[in-house]
Amino acid sequence: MTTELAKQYQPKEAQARWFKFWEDNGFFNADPNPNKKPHTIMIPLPNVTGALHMGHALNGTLQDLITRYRRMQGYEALWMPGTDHAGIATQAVVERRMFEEEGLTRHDVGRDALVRRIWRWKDTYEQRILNQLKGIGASCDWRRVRFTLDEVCSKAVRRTFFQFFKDGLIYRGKRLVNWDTFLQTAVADDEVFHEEVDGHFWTFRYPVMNGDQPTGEFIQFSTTRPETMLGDTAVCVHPTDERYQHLIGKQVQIPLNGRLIPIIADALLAKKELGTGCVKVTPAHDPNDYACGLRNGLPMINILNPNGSINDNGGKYEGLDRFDARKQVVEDMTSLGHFLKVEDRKIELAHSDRSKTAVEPYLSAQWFVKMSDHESGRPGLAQMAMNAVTEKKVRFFPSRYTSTYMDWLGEKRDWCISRQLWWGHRIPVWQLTHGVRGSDGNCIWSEREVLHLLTAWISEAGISDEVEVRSDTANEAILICTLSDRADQLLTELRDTLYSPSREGDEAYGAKSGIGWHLIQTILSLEQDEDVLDTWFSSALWPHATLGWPDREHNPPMVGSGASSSSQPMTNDQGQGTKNEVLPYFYPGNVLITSRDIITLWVARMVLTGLYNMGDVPFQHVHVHPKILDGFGQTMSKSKGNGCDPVDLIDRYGTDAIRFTIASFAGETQDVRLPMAYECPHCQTLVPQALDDDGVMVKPATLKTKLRGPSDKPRLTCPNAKCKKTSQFSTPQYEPDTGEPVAKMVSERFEYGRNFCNKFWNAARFAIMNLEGFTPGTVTEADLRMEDRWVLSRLSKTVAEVTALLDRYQFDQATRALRDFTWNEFCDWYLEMIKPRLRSQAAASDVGESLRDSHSVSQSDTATTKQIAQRVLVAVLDNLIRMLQPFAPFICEELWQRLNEIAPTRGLFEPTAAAKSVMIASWPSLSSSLHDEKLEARFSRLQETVIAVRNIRAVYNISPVEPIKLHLKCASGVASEMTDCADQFDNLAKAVLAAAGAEVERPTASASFTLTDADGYVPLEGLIDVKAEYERQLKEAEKIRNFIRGHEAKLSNESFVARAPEAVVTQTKEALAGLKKQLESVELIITQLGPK
RNA sequence: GGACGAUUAGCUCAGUUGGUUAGAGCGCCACGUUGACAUCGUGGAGGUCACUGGUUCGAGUCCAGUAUCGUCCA
Repeated sequence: MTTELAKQYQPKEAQARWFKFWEDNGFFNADPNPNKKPHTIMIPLPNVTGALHMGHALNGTLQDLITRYRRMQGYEALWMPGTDHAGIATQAVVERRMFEEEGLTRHDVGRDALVRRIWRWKDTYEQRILNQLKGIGASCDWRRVRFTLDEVCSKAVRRTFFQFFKDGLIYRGKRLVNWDTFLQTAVADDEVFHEEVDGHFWTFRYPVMNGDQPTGEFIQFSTTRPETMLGDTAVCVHPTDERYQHLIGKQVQIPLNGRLIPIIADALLAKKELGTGCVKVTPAHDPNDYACGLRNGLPMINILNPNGSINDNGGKYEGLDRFDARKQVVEDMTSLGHFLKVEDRKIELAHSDRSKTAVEPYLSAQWFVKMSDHESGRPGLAQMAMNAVTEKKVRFFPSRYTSTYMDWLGEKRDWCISRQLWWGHRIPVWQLTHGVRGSDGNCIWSEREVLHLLTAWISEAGISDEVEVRSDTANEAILICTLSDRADQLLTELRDTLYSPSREGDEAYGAKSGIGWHLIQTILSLEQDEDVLDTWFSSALWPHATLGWPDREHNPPMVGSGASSSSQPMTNDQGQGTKNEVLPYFYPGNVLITSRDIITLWVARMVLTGLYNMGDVPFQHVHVHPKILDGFGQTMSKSKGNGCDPVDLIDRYGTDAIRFTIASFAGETQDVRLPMAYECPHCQTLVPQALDDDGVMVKPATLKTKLRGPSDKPRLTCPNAKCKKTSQFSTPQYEPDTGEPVAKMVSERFEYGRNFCNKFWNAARFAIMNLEGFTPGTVTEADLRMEDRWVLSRLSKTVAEVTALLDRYQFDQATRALRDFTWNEFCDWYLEMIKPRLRSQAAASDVGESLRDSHSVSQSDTATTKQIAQRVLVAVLDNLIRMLQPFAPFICEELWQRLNEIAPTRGLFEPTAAAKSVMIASWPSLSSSLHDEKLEARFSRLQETVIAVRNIRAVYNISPVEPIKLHLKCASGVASEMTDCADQFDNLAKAVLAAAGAEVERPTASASFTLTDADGYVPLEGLIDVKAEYERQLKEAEKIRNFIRGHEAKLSNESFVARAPEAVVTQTKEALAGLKKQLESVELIITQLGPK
């Protein structure tokens, strides 16, 4: 006998116990196994920047769900865990913290020290993230955990870059970036936010020139950034603007520096109706101007230093900060007589999310990967990735996301892969740039000479396979791409052995070494590029890099938890053997589960590199799940104060509840709203969220004051009259004081999952409590009662439905099907119906008390019917636990183990020993022969009858314990079926079926109900309120008449009868006939009740 | 500016290829606690399916337009 289960499911204990059990038993591990088919899911790697949020919880839950489902289906299921170094985001967080706490910038500490600090941050957050994932029950192969900057991933990055370089897919070009002058780095578009600031709108004029002579005409223009005049290379008008036709092609002079620039016509940049219709063009400092500059072949003059001060292109303004330069320029233009007017204006300005300072558009050298097709017409990287989708090698679920992917790739825009950061994969390219310049400013080295020298040296060093040399004529440079640290090391040595300060200018040395001094100087300029690669470059390789690519000789090393103790029976150990078995077994993966905002940045790039490196797509399916918004329809984010830590939710509701609820969100829609609330730390009362005055930030609804800066720490007051205590609450505005209780952010919606788990727990608890004396044994068709056959029919349909839904990633519908079956069928009807049978042995001495005499059975038979009930109950419960396991693994394991204690061998038709863990049990699969439509229809009639009787009880306020009688007027066939389950009327509605048949008459003083094929009467002598019953029946009749009218209108419509499908017409006719019959019954009752 | 999506009960959401009376959970109302579960049970109330047109015998569902909101891309 098992120990009795608690009345309520206690998630915390189960979570701790069973996760360890699974991990200790190696159930999470996946290794190449020739006897099983592989199933691979690669985690969309979370950033080590910060902790996981709701979106991750949703994403992780779905991946785990599918992994657990496939594992049960017999796949060798790998869910690969890991994290992303997230270049700028992580570096910025560490830099900011360093500045706030120590007043140090990265330039103070230097590259190596900063990178060391970021590694420490990474170690902390990686651990926290992995623990959060484990907290939601993630069944990843934790031994295989990878990090995009670890050795394995780094090798893949270098190999890919090297190959791209060799294939001529990598080039260097200029590009306008968002420049953060504070952090002195480019920031990506998604790291920029726009904010309105107070600014000015100046209007100036440039004199039109004929050669160096002013014509006396002027062109007026307006600007919010006067200092950019220093970088103007044209002024632009609309080609059809009549005011300026005669000026197009002429020149104006910038009075500040005397430069002559052309007046050009460009329909895309100039708008006739705006202001003067003329705009100045600063291609190096404005995105629109940049595009215009490209279209019109304008020079691009960069006027800024990386720190935001004016550079030597600014002439006399050099060295001034850009804002000081702005003042000076306005002053000078005024004194030169070219200032016209100024007005105050709100200006939408881009700010860096990292430093919160205004970003400057800034032209800088960047590295790109070519996406376009080859000149021969052979598909390029983008086209290859598009073909994979058109050829259906990759499919999106829901399919509408296909167009997001195709549209973006279709532009075939080259991929800018360089970032001006220190945290990341350093670009493995060395350059020879600063050769000796002659008086004409040109390099005096000969490209041929240098190439010759390098090639000879590389071949001598034996690293020809690891180094690729190419000249970059556009940038007057020679590029050397390296594949390995060894090659980097040797290049450094080459440079350093050539150079010695004592030999500076030593022509003799040059002569002796056979190399001209100018050449030596060139070699001395050899330097590795300072930049690092875009984070997405390494994430793009994730699906094959994590499996060890490009190493085909060894399995990827396992460094995560459990790696040392686990055995790998099927594969060679890391670092030994001669074959990487992991890569070909698990690649390509099956499905990628992700959110829609990275379809372009990440999904497309994984496909592209997968095809390039592996010759195959990285996954066959891409499931795009919804995005979780707050209760106001806003994206959740730390800065708005509406994000929450899944761990807080797990603490309150339990992991299974969170998972089940989250899965119930995940359908085919784009967004789900999740209203959040603050939980009073003293009494657990929930305080809903409200929007703050700005309509963006959220705060407790009970807090009247507006949120202010970090110095202000408002407290919320608990609205619960018995509590009334105050507390600080989760907010991005301030760090809570130490020891201060904090109102955490939670959401009531998770009660859905918690309540479901509790219901399921109690159903299982009830079953286990009633399994005393359970013996496994075969059950035959003949042994089964109506309710047994019904529950098996429903169960088998539910299994088929849930299986089909999971195959299509329709998690929401799957949870609904499971909940409906568990709660509304298994609990509400089946368990209720078998209670008499389960109790029957205990009541053997007084058989007949709970069952009506006509249906009582002998004592020996009773033991058998109880056993049958137990076996069916165990079988249904067993299937249900298995089916729910992927959704709610902890409660299922707990129940599975309890069930194993009392019924270790079970199964309806072929009892077998239960698996050691439900996690590795087989996914339910039931014969479709268990489906029984007729029986289900018969059962529905029973349900309707019971509900009608209960309704009468409720209407007349009759206590549930008071027995009542039931008379059913119906055809004889129906009557006999009703009689067969008469004991259930007693059991479920405390109603004794007193009469059933065609001849039954309505007893006087009874309440009545009508069904489609039966009328029911409940005699209520002394209880019935005739007038109320009369009113009730009138209402019922009116309802039926309405339906009849609707049907009749349809059938009297000739077009309907003529054009609608026959089945629909027949159906309508039958329904009408049924309704009419029902109305007749009701009208008869009304006549009997009505005033005589 | 382009693309995708949303608008159904007080709230959060389902609603298959158009076809009987539009559903669920929470909340609300009434009743109920020795018998698995009050994180529960039984019964009930609650909807002009955003709006305007159109297609159709028939529209929550298809088409066009309008409004509001959201996301991605430029």
